[in-house]
Amino acid sequence: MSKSNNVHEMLNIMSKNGWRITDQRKSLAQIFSDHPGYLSPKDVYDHMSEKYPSVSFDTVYRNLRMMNDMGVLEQFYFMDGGLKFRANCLDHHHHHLICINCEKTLTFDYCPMDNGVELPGNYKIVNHRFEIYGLCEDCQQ
Amino acid sequence: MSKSNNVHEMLNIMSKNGWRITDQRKSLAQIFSDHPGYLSPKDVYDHMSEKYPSVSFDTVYRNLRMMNDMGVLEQFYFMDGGLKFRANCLDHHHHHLICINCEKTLTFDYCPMDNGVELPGNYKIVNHRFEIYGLCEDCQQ
DNA sequence: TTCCCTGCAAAGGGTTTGCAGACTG
DNA sequence: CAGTCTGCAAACCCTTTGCAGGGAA
Repeated sequence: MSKSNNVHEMLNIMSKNGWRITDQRKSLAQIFSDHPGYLSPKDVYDHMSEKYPSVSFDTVYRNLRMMNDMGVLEQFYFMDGGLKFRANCLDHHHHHLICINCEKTLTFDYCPMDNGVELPGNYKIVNHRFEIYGLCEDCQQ
Repeated sequence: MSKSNNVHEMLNIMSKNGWRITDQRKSLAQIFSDHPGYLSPKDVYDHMSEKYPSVSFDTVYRNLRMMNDMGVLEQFYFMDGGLKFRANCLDHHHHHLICINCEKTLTFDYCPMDNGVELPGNYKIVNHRFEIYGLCEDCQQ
């Protein structure tokens, strides 16, 4: 459960899927391991720039998309439509409690689908989305 | 509860907020009254074009934003980040059941926030989002 | 060495803004 | 008639794509 373990796990998954482990990809894994909350492509680019001043946006985008496709990251459109990514929790279903100021997130296990939602119509349920937005303790001051 | 009533109501709100009632705005109200589901700006533009072949995208966007700001419409970013609008239900809190194929929506009154969610941390809850995606009866075939 | 990956550049889609003329109230 | 609204055009932001050189396996 240590941070370096997370990085290692992410790289492992990439490697097992046939992707090459480049320095940039190591850095990406490190960034998401260091920042447990959601990051926008711009955030990621900024962090990457510290180590690789000449990194390009397209590389960031390409890798983010790839990491999302293989399940290393979890992508997410916020209420304002902005795209963000975070390290994916691989082992269980959960939802998010998100600070609208600093965007720090907590996960929680309660799922409304398990608790007696009654739905109109004869829809075949495929997916659902449940997020709670608020101010974290630090941001309430 | 008739359709023309809805149009009238929407125009009324706009008028009371000091906005002028132009032909294009009448058409917009009519379009949303005729289409109870979610419409993208492009959808709206296409419908507008039928009556006003020279309508421009910026007029559509400006009015959609304005109608959203004053509560006539309800705006919404879908799971894929796409922006959509629909006529706002002004009288009660509800959530949506959305067909992932035709995007027809049903509303339902169950709200997870009323049903014993237990949250970690000391967040001050501001907002929440709960949507269920599925296939409607027509689209299951 | 092979093929993937990167960075550059440019294109693309969706949305917003500045402006002059047209229309509402 | 005054002030807003529209349409045009261009700008803007975010994201994707094509390509040639550089790096991983």
